[in-house]
Formats: sequence, structure tokens, C-alpha cells
Amino acid sequence: MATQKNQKPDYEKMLRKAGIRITRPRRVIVEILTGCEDHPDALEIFRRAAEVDSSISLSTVYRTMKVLEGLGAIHRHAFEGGPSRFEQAGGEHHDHLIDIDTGDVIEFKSDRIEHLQNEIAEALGYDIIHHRLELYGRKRKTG
Amino acid sequence: MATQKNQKPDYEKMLRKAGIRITRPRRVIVEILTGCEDHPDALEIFRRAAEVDSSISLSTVYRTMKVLEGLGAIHRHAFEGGPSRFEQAGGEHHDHLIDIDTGDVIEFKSDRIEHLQNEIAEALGYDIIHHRLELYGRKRKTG
DNA sequence: ACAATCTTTGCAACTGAGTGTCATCTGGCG
DNA sequence: CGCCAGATGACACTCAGTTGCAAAGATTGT
Repeated sequence: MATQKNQKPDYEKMLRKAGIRITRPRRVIVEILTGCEDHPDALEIFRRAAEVDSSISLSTVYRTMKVLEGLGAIHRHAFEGGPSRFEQAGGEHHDHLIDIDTGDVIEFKSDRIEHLQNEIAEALGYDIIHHRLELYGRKRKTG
Repeated sequence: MATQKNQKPDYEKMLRKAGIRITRPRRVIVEILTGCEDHPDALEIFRRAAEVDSSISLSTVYRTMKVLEGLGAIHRHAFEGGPSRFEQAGGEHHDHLIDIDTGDVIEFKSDRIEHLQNEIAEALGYDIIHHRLELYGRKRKTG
């Protein structure tokens, strides 16, 4: 097994370790998250879950997202003007560029920005607990 | 008059120029904004307005904030886990550090971060329309 | 395998922030 | 002044998410 940059969380193990029951709806939801390349919102996860098991309710999706967020297994992003969107944790920290036309999310990372943020907080006498850096942009048309 | 860094907008003039009527409720609201050092939300503005004229409705506060935002006279910030908070436009661009214990907002500015953001967007083939940088922190206890 | 226990579920009712509707009111021009 | 489009307050509504509750389901002990 080579060096793996994006280590996906083993949701079932995390839930079990935290003493949280693995139920049918939760299994369906974490399976969706595992095979998920984008940043869906709760309703979208609900729709994908309903294709597997139409008895799953939206409440359960919301509740499960909250549980997983609490375990640190997923991250919640409240991008502008829309519902929260989720992504699995476990990869490297990164920030987001949101295409304002399509809603597409592009991940990026800048150690230099992180560093400057820390310098700023330091200078103001604060410890950063977390931050939010979102660029809202439009694809540059070349030509 | 020396070089003035924080030029407060003359709301009445802006409204008049945009052909928007200056009514009693609007006058009260913009007066509150003018003499306002913090980042209140709509409900807080409503409360402060009610002290001057208790007949002003919350709807009108929301509507007025929307109008002023449209004119570029105020900025709306949707910080984590709370309603939108407002500040008057006209000062220099800046970002925010939010004290997660008190909700206090500290403004800061970093040309270097701005520059790096542009570099990143450039590299990804995007033009930045706007961005959001928020640091959520806790006061470092010295000692 | 079974009951006991305690969590989780689906449903529906609720909350909070903000928007839309509409009859009434009013700012500002003529 | 009188007019009247635009603004207001009241209230119904939306949207995202949360909560209360009775019924269903997952673990544990035996």
C-alpha cells in the first residue's frame, strides 16, 4: 500500500467506537458519502439515499449528518445563499473556490495563507479555532 | 479636513440619488447605522429602532437592509451559526476575526492574503467576484 | 434464540430567519 | 394643498433544520 494522501474515514468503525448504533439508514448514508466526489447538501443526500431505500426520512439524514460531524467524520460548509453542503473528512485541510454560475466547488490549499492567518490572529491576541476561506468566482473565458 | 480613512456613507443622499423615498422608518434605521460601531443583526437593529419609534416593524428593517445592501451602502455578513450581521460600507475592505465566546468581531486586513487569493484563482482559471475570510478564535490568555 | 433495554426511526409539528401579499398610509411633486 | 406610486405594518408563508413522540430496531445478557 503506497502513501495514501486522501484517507477516507471508515465510518462504521468510527460509529462503533463511539458507541453509536449502525442502523440500516446510517449504513446507506455513509455508503453514499464514501462513494461521493462532490459536495452534496442534505436534500441531495436524501435523494441519493431514497434510491437505495425509499423509507429513509430527511430527518434521519439531518440527524446522521450531525452525528458524523460531531465525530469529525465529515465537514459541513455553509456556502453563500444555500443550504449546508458536506464532504468527508480525512483528506488534507483545504479551502474552497465556488463557481458562482454552476455551484461547482474546487478545493485548494495554501500554506502561505494559513501561515498569514496565524500571524494575524497571533498579533490580535487570539488562537484560531477554525477558519473559513471561500473564493466566489467565475470561470475566466480564455479568448 | 485631514485624510479620512473611514468615510461613512451619506445614506440619505444615496437613497435620494437612487430615487428611493426617505421615510420615517428609513431615517431611523440609517441613523442607527451611522452611529454604530459594531456588527448588529436585523433583530438588534429592530430593537434599537424600536427605542426611537416603536411602530417600526421588523419587516421594514429587513426590507431596508436589503435596499441599502443593493445600493452598496452596507455589507451583509453571514457568520457561522447566526443571522446575517451588517456593517456600513465605505471603509477599506477588510476581513473578520470572530470571537467565538463573545461574538465580538475584529476587523483586519492583509494585502498579502488578498494577493495570494488572486494568484490561486488565476491559477485555477477563475476571476474572483468576491470572497469570504473569517477567522473564528478565542482570546489567548496571557499567563 | 429470546427478552429486556435503550437507541433510533419516521412522522408531523415546530423554530428561526427571512420573504411575499395586501390593504392602508405617506413622502414629495405639481 | 391634493394626488398617487412607492412604502409600511400585519400576517401568512417559505425554507432549512430541529424536536417530540410512539413505534421499530439494534445490542446485551442469558
